[in-house]
Amino acid sequence: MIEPANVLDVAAHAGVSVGTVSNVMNRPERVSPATRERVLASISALGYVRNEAARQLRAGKSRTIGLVVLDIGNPFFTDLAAGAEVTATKHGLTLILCSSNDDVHRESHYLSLLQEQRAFGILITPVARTNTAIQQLRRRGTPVVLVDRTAGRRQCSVSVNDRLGGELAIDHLVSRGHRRIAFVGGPMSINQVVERLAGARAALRAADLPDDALTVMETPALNVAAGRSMGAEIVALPAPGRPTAVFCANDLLALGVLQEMTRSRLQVPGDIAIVGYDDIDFAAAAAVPLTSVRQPRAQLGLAAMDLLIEEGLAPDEHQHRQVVFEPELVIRDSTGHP
Amino acid sequence: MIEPANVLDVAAHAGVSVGTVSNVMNRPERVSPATRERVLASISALGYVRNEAARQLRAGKSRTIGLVVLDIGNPFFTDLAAGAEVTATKHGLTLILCSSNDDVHRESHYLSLLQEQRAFGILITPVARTNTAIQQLRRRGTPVVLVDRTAGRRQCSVSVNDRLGGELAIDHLVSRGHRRIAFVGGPMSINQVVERLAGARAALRAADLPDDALTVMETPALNVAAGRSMGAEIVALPAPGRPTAVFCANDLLALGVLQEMTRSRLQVPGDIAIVGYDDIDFAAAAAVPLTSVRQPRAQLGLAAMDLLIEEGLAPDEHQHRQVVFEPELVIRDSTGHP
DNA sequence: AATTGCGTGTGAAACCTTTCATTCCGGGAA
DNA sequence: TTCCCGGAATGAAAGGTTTCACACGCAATT
Repeated sequence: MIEPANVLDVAAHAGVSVGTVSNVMNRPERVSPATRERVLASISALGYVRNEAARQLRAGKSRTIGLVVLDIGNPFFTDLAAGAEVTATKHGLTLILCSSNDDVHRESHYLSLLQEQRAFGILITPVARTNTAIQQLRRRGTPVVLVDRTAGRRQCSVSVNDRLGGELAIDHLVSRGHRRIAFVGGPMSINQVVERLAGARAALRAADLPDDALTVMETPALNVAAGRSMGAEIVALPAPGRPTAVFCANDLLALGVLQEMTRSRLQVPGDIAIVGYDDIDFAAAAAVPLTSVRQPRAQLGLAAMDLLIEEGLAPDEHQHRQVVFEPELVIRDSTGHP
Repeated sequence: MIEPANVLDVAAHAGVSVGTVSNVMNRPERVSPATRERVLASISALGYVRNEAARQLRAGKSRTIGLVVLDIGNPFFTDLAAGAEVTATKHGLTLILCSSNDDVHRESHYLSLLQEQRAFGILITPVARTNTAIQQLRRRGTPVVLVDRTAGRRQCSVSVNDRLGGELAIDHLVSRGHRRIAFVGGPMSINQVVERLAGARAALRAADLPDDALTVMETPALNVAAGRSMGAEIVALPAPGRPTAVFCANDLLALGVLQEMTRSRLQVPGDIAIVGYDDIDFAAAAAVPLTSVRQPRAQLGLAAMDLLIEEGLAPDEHQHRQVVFEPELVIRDSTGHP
C-alpha cells in the first residue's frame, strides 16, 4: 500500500512548479515540449493519478451526471442509459444510474445525493407529475432535463409522443378487425400510461367505435408479474365477451400477458392479439414475437444528454427545448397477418 | 441561482464555530441539545447542503463504489446490481454502474476513472482472466472483490459453482432421455462459459455417455442475437442427426434459440428441449417457460458488497474469503415433463 | 482554596488541484 | 546598448470539510 503521489511530488520529481504540472495535464499547448515530456515522465514514474475530489472542489462542480429512471430492471431504461452514456463519455462526464422504483422517497434520496455531489446535471424520469426537489436543484443552477415526459416552456425535455403511440396501436388492431380491446397498464399516476390510454381512446373515436369497445384494466406496476396476473384475469373471462386483443402500456406487461395466454393454451394471435410498447429486445425475442410501439430508446438518451450538456456548458445562451420523438409501430406475429 | 451556503455561513448564522457545525452533522452526541437545535435550524434556514467533494478530499477516499459488469443489458447483472445497492445504501455508499461490454479498453477506462475518484472499493466481473490494473488498484489500498469469478487465496470473490451448474443441466437432460445435446455458448475467453462447459462434459462422462454426445457450438457473445443465429444453425441441421436438446450458457442465448425454434415450427420441448442459465425473470416469462440453472443473483451482489465493505472499513483485520454459492436447477416447460 | 475531571466548544491545519497575476528570460527592434 | 515583447514558468490563493489538540467553565473532590 503506497501513499499516492500528488502534483507536488510530480513537480519536485520533474524539477518544475505545481502550476506547470497542472498545465501539462489541462493545457499542454502552453508548456514547452521539453518540459512537457519531463513532466509526463515523472507522472508515470511516480504512478501519479489525479485526485478528482480536489478538482471538483476547486471547480465547484463535479463531472458526474445523474440519470434517475423508474426501473432499472426494464430494458427500456438500460438502453436509454446506454445512449446517454455514449455522449457523456465523449465529454469526459461520468454517469450515475439511479433507479427510483416508482418510489418518491427513493427519488428524493437520489436527488439529494446528487445535490451533495454538486452534479453537473441530471436526467430524470420523475415519479410524480410535479417535483419541488427538481425545481430547487434548478434554482441552484443544476441543469435538469426531463426524460420521457414533456416539460413546459421553461425547461428542457425529451419525450416520445405517447398519445400517437396509443393511436398507432389501436389503429392497427382495429384495422385487423378487432372490436373488443383491453388496455392493460398502470398505475395511472404515471404520465406515460395516461397518455397512451388517451391515444387509444382517440383512435377508437376516430374509427367510430363506441367507448366501451375498450376495457381498461389497471395494473399496480409495469412489470412482468403485473402482466401475468392481468393475463390470468383475461383468461378467466367467459370466451364470448372476452376481448380479442390486448394493448399493453409496456412490453414487460405484454410479455406477462403473453405467458399467461400460452399457459392457458389460448392462441396468440388466433384467440387474442397482443400489442406491447417500447419494443425492447425481448419483444422480438419472445416466442411469439410481439407487435410493439417502438420508441427510439438510445436516441432518447442521446438527445437528452446533448441538451443537458449544452445547458451545462453555456447556461446563459441556452434556450430550453422540448424534443418530441415520434413512435413507430413494429408489426410482428403477436397480431397475426392481415 | 443562489450561491450555496457552506459550513462557515452556517456557523456564522448559528453563532458557533465551524467545528461545531461539523460535529452536529457527524457526531451529534458531542454537541449539547440546545446548540444542536440552533445549528440545525440555521442549516435549513440557509438551505445548506454538504459539499461531498470537500469531504472526500479531506477523507482521502470517496463514498463511491464501482460495480463493473460485463453487460448491463443482461438482467442477470441488473439484478446483481440491485442486490449490491441495497447494502451500499445501508452504509451511505453510492454505486456507480459501469458496463464493460466485454471490452478490455472500456474496462480499463472505468478502472482509471474509479481510481481518480479514489473509490471506496470496486466490485468487478473482469473481462480477462488476469488483470494488472486490478492488482495495481489493490496495491494502492482499494478493496476489490471479484464477482462471478473465483479468486485465489489473496483476494475476495463471490461466485457460483459454474461447473456444478453445468452438471445439473446435463444430468437433467440425460435423465429426460436426451443423448444428442448441443452446448451453445461463448466466447471461450469468458471463464464462466468454460466452467459450465466443463461441468457439462463431466456429467456426460459420469453418465457413461461418449464425449461426442455433446456438440459445442461457440457463440461470439452471450446475447439474444447470438442465440438466434445459433438457433438457425441448429434448425438447418438434418433432422436425424440433430441434437434433441440444447444447453445454453445463459438465458439470453436460450431465448434466442427458442425464438428460432418457434419460428421454424419446431416444438419445444417436443422436438428440441432447451436449458438456459441464470434464471432471469424473462426466462420464466418466455412463452415456453425456460428450464434454467438459477443463480442467486441478488444475493451474489449482497454478499460481494458485504465483503467489500468489511475490507474497506477494517483492512487490517480483514481475512480474504472466496464465497461460492450453489446453483439450482429450475425445471419448467422447455424441457417437458418426465 | 486548590485541584481534577468532564462536558462543550474552538480554531487552525491539512487534504490536492486549478487559476491567474506575476516574474523571468531570450531575442528582436530602436 | 536599451527597451519591449512574448513565450514559458512560477507561486500563492482559494475552494469546503473534518479532525484534533486545546481552551473554557463548572462541579465535584481533596
